[in-house]
Amino acid sequence: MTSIAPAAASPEELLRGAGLRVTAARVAALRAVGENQHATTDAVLGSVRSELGTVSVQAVYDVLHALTDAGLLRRIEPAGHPARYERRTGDNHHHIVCRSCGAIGDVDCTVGHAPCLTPSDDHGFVVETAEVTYWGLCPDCRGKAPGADPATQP
Amino acid sequence: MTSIAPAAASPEELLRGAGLRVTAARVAALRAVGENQHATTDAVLGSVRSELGTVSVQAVYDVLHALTDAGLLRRIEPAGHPARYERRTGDNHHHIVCRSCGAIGDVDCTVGHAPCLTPSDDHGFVVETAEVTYWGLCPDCRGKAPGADPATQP
DNA sequence: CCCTAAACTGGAATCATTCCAGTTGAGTGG
DNA sequence: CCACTCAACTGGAATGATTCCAGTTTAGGG
Repeated sequence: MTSIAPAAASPEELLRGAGLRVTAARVAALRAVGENQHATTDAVLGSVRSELGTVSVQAVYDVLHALTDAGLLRRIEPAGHPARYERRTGDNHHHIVCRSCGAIGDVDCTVGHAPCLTPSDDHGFVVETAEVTYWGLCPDCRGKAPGADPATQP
Repeated sequence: MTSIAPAAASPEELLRGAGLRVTAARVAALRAVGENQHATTDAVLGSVRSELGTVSVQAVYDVLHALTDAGLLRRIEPAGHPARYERRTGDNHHHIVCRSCGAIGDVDCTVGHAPCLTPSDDHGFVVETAEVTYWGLCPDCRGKAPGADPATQP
């Protein structure tokens, strides 16, 4: 019925739909994250520059903030790693992060919906969101990781 | 029966028990975190300095790392806020963080033990731990926070 | 009491991110 | 179709948390 945001809307449509100005930097950044989910700011910067030529660092930070605020991107900030961005927004999914290289995978909560998302004691806080982060080693880092059990390897 | 780590062991005992050298900086840092749970590095630095006089920034970072590695402290790193440390280790409890001031409260998982701590899809990762972070506003920040619903207030 | 590795000092460096002041350009209204 | 205005972008400096480094001190075993 409604068609506010078609499944595969173009970057331009997404931006207009969110009430944002359409600029080359924003279109490029949106596409960059679409092609490389969980991209770092640096990766987006590289991608945007390879498409547009000279783009300032600040512009990319501004763009990513604007897109995040508008709900077109979601920012992920794993402890000890630079921020990353993804296009999957709205649904409450979680992330699995590699301790070694910072690689990220999406994880849907097993238990249907928000199992432990209501704290037992909220200390008077107004709880807005809950996020679950799984920490481990990605397939690439498993073999070469220091401290890994040698017996585990072939 | 066993008494490897008595409930209220002194800082010195804790350090020896963990196989660490007993130094003034470590004792002071351990006490500082004990008296001020969820203390920031900066808070620990201030506390240690007020007790010992001149102590280098590096020393406090070293001490906190050593104590964390030894399992005497647990480090908490909320996105966008400096790291904090607590004495409660071993048990898998979670945290509620104030978006505004970074204040932290402890939260035991409601659902007994580790409900959503097994990801539905691990992407080939070896999962080591899962952490849950609740985001919200602490009682202090609730009133003065920007963007708060005015109708909610008395 | 002496010796050595571990811990500490203090200053410089790094990394992600933000601040700032001036310039450019998207989109609106004439 | 053009002019105008505010949001967006530029580039360089600044910030804040943390780490690196080379030299000095000290805990604690021998």
